[in-house]
Amino acid sequence: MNVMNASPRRKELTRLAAQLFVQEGFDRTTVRMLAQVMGIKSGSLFHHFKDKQEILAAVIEEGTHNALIIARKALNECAAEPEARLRAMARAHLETLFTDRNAHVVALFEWRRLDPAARAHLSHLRDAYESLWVGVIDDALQAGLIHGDRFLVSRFVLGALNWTVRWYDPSGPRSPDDLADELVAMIMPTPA
Amino acid sequence: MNVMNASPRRKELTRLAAQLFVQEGFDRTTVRMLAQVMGIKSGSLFHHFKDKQEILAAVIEEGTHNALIIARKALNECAAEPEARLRAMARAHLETLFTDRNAHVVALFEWRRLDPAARAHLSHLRDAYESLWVGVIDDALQAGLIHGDRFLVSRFVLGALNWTVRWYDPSGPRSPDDLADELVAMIMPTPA
DNA sequence: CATTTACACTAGCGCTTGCTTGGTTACTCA
DNA sequence: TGAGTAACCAAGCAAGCGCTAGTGTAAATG
Repeated sequence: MNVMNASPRRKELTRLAAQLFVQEGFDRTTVRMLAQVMGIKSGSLFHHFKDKQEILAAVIEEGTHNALIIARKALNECAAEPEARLRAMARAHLETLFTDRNAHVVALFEWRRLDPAARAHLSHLRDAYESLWVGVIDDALQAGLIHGDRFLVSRFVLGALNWTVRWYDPSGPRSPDDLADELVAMIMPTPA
Repeated sequence: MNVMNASPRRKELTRLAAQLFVQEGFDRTTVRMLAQVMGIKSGSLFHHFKDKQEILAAVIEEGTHNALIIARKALNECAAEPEARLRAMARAHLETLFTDRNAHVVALFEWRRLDPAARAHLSHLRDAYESLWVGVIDDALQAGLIHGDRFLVSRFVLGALNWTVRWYDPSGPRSPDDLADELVAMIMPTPA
């Protein structure tokens, strides 16, 4: 939480901004639209955020920060076996992806709109998260649970999971946990 | 090829537009920037395209059209076994993804910028392509080659493949075909 | 030779954009 | 009670936006 002034008011405004960024895309979202959903006038927006860029950075920081917390908690609470850890990580990923959906969609698809300074700062957060994944994948490979190149496997798995935001509806009959389990089953040689 | 006047000149302009759309994003790409990389003035652009929207539609149509051709050819030429067909489809997907990379990145990440009319037209093309995938996945499931829900498996596989545009560098040591084989191996229970 | 067609140009209209300015209101706390 | 501060507003600027209008020109066509 470097760039971030995490007052409750600002957090709420950030949440509203995330929703609008998802709906319209960052570039098409005007400061006037943002102000309107926030219930203020466009000029007042710049009391809370230095500029439009800073709103984007706040949205992404919030989402990634939460993802890290959830993933660490999941890994701490689950069993030590590689399979349990892999399953826990996949479940945690989908959990954060769909509880902070707006923030994560923005992080995934509007990342390139960040200016270099914000990108450098947020890269660290993202790298910390991805290194959790790499550790879990490495353990699963070493235990013979899955096979393949460690780099490729983690990219494929993360790709499959991240892509779910494009098609999956969590209010449907299938829970995020089901989804995670199905993916783990798919990449594990005939478990049961 | 409904909306499209496929003169060579227009094709070349479409290719240049795709590159710029990837570099800057559709919304941040101005007609003046487009005109500049095309070597003309912004007014002249509207002799070739009705408006900016039509350029986006042309880019996506071109890419999806090529994807269909490549995939159909690959399926016609490969062996009849489900495993060969699965591998061929994955390879074809990555082949088109990285030979028409710009067009596909635009199709994947700027789809929502299409107006409803263009979206309806292009949806048919995309559905035709995806139905090829569904057929191949169904065969692989029926042959016991892979396991899981047909809908989920195809979504996961397509997600993993599409996400490669975010990290994979085809000029590196690993060929797209290698990549496709690794993914197929990952989802198949210990083949060799 | 006259006409059409394809392609490019200049100039600029009407509008929206992110952001600034200068000032007001409401609340907190010594 | 009065100083300080957080939150807001109305008004508007300078720049940039997509797109249009009207014109020039060289090659193809009758």
